[in-house]
Amino acid sequence: MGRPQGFDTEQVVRAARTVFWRQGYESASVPELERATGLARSSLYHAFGSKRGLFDAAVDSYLTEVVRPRLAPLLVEDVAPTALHDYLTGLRAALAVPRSPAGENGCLLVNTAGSPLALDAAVAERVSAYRAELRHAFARGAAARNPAASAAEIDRLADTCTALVVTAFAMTRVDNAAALGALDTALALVDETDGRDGAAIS
Amino acid sequence: MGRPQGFDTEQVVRAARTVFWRQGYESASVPELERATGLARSSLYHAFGSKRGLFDAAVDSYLTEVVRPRLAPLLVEDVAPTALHDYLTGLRAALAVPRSPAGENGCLLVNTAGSPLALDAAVAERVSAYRAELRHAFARGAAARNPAASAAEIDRLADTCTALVVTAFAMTRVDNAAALGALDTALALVDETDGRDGAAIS
DNA sequence: CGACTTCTGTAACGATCTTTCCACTATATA
DNA sequence: TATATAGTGGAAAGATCGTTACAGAAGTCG
Repeated sequence: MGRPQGFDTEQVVRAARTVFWRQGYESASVPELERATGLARSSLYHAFGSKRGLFDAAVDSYLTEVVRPRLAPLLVEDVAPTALHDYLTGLRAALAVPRSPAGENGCLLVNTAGSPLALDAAVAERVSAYRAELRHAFARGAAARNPAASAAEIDRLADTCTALVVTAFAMTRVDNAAALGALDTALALVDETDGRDGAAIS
Repeated sequence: MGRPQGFDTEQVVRAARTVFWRQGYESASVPELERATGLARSSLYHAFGSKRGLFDAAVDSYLTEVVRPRLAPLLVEDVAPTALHDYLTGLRAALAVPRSPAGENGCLLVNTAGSPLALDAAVAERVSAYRAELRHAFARGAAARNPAASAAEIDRLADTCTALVVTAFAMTRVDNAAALGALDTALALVDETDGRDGAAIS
């Protein structure tokens, strides 16, 4: 019954995601979203209801296609001791690529946190949950890295790692070198031999 | 000669600053700036040339009235050993106030870093310089706190402190508790007895 | 007091924004 | 093949944006 959809939803959302990533929600205009997706307004509104609906879909896509694949090794049952180190190295490499979305624009959700859209409770909740997801993953990686460390020490390392990563995301647009520096500091913290409780692995 | 200005420029800029702080540059409308400042468009454009000119003035005001007074104790010739601790405590208290500008909106410049306006080179430079200013001040505070520490250790503490503060600013709008937690972690790092090189003071 | 300079308010301009409406087309089922 | 369903495209509505032009009010100096 009826004509089937003529476009790939995931691909359209991916294209919109890129626009929101670079421009932010408020400054991403519908004509620009039309151009990026190749769809007319009518189709976009028919499929997603509103610009906001498309943005929500873009955030979903961002989490499942960008954030979580990178976080996955930190969330498996037996986390590798080097998993956190590897995460940071991979992220650093991604941010270092000159014209990549991440290097140029940081993180869609971190950027959203500082935007007026963050005054929306639903959006705030999503960003907050994202940060918690990051922190949880880092804590698991830190625990795998230093099995002998106390819970308080794991928490502290997870907090600082989260902060260094968030700062890298927040700053890469205005100072890519500073962002890379933050990740280098995170790597140094993760790799350092703990003077009291643990021992260096790699 | 001629009629003197009928309003206090600093006060007008301060009012505009609050609007930009909460709404961001792009979402702060001229009618809203009129309402907040009590001036008509004509006067605003006459005095500041453009919305962007008013924003630049607001950033100046933000740096001199909000940022630098708080940073000042870290930049005097003989920095007190507790200066960094005091800075973090004061900032924490400011972010904890429920309806304060800082607690509600974080930092004008951090928010700007993730906005489309950050693609403007001049704006990016200002935000980058702001981050460097923070980091420099924190390094001085860290050195005063742990005089025996190596330069590398000072650098690392300054980096992590900067990241924790930036993250607190970036996240307070969506998760005030997480922001306060980041500052608590920074306080713990600053106050901890260094296992190798230094000794606790406070 | 008069002339000059500057500030202020109203109005409007042109552009752009998100959203909606309606006719058209294309596909799948009966 | 006929009919129903749903995707698509063009146009326009309604609102708001930043900016500018112009006329009048207000204060200072000669």
